[in-house]
Amino acid sequence: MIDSTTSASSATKKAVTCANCNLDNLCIPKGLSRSEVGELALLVNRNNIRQKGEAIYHAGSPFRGIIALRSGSAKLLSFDSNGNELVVDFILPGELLGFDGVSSQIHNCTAIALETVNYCHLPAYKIEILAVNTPGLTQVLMQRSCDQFDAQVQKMMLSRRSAEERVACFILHISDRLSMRGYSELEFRLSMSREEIGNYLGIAHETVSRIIHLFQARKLIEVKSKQLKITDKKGLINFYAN
Amino acid sequence: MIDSTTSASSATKKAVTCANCNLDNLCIPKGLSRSEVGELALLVNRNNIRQKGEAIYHAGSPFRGIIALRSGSAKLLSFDSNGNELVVDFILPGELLGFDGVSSQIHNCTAIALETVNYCHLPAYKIEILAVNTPGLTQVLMQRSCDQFDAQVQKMMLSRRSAEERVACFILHISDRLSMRGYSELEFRLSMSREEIGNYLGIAHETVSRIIHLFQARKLIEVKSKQLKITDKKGLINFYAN
DNA sequence: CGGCCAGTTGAGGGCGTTCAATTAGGGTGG
DNA sequence: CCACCCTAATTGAACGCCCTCAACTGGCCG
Repeated sequence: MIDSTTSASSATKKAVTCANCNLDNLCIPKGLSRSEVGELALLVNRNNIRQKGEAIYHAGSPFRGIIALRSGSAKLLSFDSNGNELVVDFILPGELLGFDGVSSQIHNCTAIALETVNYCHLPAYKIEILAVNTPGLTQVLMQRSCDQFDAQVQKMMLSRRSAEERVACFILHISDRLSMRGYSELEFRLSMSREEIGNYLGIAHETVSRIIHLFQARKLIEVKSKQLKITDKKGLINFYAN
Repeated sequence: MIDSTTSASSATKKAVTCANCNLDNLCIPKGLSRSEVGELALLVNRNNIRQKGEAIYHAGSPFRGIIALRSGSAKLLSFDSNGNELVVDFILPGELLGFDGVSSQIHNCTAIALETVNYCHLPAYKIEILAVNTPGLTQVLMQRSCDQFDAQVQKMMLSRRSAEERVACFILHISDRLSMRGYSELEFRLSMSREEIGNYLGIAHETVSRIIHLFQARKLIEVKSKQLKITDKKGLINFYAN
């Protein structure tokens, strides 16, 4: 019904579709009825792959639709008038991207894979088709786009805090987002470089290094290259919440 | 057809409705067909008034719908865990607000009038009704909410720049937004305090004062209390674009 | 006229940047 | 499998921007 297999059962193993995707509580389908999800599944392009460093879309290219990361992570970049990169956001598995192209129908950000990614793609023209038959979708998309707004407010909060507080908050934020989709909340891999973290947080990459070192000295975390382990979550929280 | 007057003409003077509102190129109706605007007009609550300092909505209150400022300006506030105010945005006449409540259906920001404001209100439950009959509305709202995303990216850019660049950019940005809706782009009133500007830009209010003074000394602007006149726009632009 | 708050102006100190040097890590070819 | 290279990450030292604290001025309103 939906995939290369002939079975129409939603329990089919090999055919990954919206109905049996393990991201269904995080992705667009959350909040949709079963029949609406079915309709959505018909229109989604699945199994798009990009290798590390490759672009998912470029700033200046036409908006083609909303994208859901199934695995791997990515960074969202903008560029200032001098061509300097600004890391706008990191996108983790199960999260959506593409909203930077909705308003003007031209992307003003570039999305780059930080590691091999597999993503689903809901084409723009199909969104309109869907909107007619599935009123729920409109609201879900609206919610997701406004999620971004909430996230940006949080980000503004950070810009008012010290470098140490920013890094603590960054680590905890990544932890929360990963645990929400079933990964370990205390031990994970930071797929982005110190440079990219610093760019994102608005501090120099040397400062990121120094602070990570400091956190280790205080027994809050353990770091080995990109692998990170939170050993004192409360300590980290107290660090920026006081 | 739409208001208390009997005339159906869009040239009617006293009855302000979406069809003859001077904001129609900026507000929600932009991009909608004539009949869609008519339908919208039926559902909008007009002529809501708030005095300076009064709240349009509070953080924590349920989302009631999207609001369009017809006149006056407002500030959008968030609060950190210590209760400190963070100025998230300023809203000028013709601009929309309320998106901070869409995602969770609870506002996470507070909107306060900076001077007497008159606004229109599109109730949330009517948005759903409209979405069925006027597919264009969905897209327009989606666009507007994603506009906010674009704006936040611009804001992040600013946080990477010096205090002087931030103030220059702030002045030019307000100028642009005002000129877009027919006000003078070179001479206008800053309805917000130095404190609020500083809070918004992430710098101390003393720094705002100093920089405004500096810009005057360099003949870029003329300031008298809250009244501001741009005397060398190119100079201001060069100031942050180089 | 007095009080109050917004705005201005000055001085000093701190946090994070910048510049520079060194070490570690990851990928490639011999 | 190791030598090599190149980039990422770390660490150190000094400067500078902006914050903080403090005093003063100006405008508005009772």
